[in-house]
Amino acid sequence: MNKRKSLIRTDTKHSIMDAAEYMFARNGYKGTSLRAITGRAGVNLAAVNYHFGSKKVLLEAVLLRRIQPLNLERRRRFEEIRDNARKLRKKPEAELILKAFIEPVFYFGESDPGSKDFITLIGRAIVDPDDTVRKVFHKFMRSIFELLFKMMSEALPGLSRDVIFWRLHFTIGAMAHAMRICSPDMKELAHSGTATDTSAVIEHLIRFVSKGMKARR
Amino acid sequence: MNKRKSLIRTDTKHSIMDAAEYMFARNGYKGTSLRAITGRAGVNLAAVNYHFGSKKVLLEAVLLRRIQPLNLERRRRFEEIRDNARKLRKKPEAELILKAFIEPVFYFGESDPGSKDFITLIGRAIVDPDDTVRKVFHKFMRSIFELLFKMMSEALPGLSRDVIFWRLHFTIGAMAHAMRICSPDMKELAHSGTATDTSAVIEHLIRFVSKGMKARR
DNA sequence: ATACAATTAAAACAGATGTTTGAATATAAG
DNA sequence: CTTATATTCAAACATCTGTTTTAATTGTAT
Repeated sequence: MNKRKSLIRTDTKHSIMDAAEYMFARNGYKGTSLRAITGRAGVNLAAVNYHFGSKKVLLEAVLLRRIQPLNLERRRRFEEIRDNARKLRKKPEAELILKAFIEPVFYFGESDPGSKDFITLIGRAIVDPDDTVRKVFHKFMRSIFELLFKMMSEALPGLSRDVIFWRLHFTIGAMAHAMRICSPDMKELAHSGTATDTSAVIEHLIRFVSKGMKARR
Repeated sequence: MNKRKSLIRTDTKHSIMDAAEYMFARNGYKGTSLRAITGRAGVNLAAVNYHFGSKKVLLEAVLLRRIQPLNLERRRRFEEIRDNARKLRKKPEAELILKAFIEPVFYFGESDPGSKDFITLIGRAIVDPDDTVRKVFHKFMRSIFELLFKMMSEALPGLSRDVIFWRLHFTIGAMAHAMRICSPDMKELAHSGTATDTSAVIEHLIRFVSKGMKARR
């Protein structure tokens, strides 16, 4: 049967991607060897180059698998906000836009257990010192950032382009940092007794950035 | 003479540290080889292990050289704020505390030309996927963060420990991200025509985080 | 069953990595 | 100058890296 064949094929591919996501998130791109990935996945070393072609393409696949549905959800929520605003003949609300941008990242990480690593991975990809990682990531993120920028300009027409640009980047920085702290092996950072419950963090974060975003001047 | 000897010794040591700082900032810890460092420094490969013992110790030295005076300056400003507040029998102001924490990083980078790299380096060390980097960095930062936490708790007694903790981390995340964008080879990120002037960024940043910090609840 | 393609497996590849070694050189003191 | 110490240097070390190769195995149709 055709089903059987393709199932087996995608099984190894998926194992590799899962293992890679896990390892990349914890040790970074440079810090993860193909042997560590294939070892964890329980497949042969050569399988990576057979199925993906190279380590770099594997990384792209790992990132894209999560970022694509993530940004789709963000777009959906952006349009929802725009539609509602038009109906009410109002400007879209900054806080809603930020929620639409931030919440999906964390909730995607909660739904699929495997994608807990992906929160860390994304949080790090944003700033990875390795050119490969950063360029791949920015390639996937540029368009959604520009949409975010546009929406926010509509929501806060009193602010200059520069101010919006920088505040959005502060937002992303704060978000990425929160994502990393929320990662499994970073709880070390938290003070003893500090709540690291995800949904609470999201609320704190959104409150924080929307206040900063809406500051006068 | 003793002077001559120690001058020569520290000369190679300094060259190595400068080169290492430059390379670590651009390519990360894992992404930088000792050969790249010694090549740039114009010294022999073995010099690193002779003078520092290992790549890891070199990293610690590079970080410590900048972080020590940086945190000294932060402490000085913290105490200044405390003294002034006591004189006026008022609580210390959150915005001043944030300025005391944030400004020195950027200004240190502007004074010494070589330490422009260090802004990037610090910005990345905060989140480097490599355990070595992150643990070394946190070791040096823990005490100053706790002081920051204490000061902020005095400034904003209405907020819970959790809220202050998280908001300070959002602040650090935003700051680190800003530091990375300000780095030489990351301007790619900025929209065309966006001002990347350092002092302007600092002002935007402080405005942003102090608004977020002081949000009710 | 046979032939064909897709996948897996083990081994080897060339190159880069941090570190060590032992000889050569420079510097200081006696 | 001579000796002792500190530093530099080139070379080699063992190990790890991503990738390629070649053979064996598997699955799927004819």
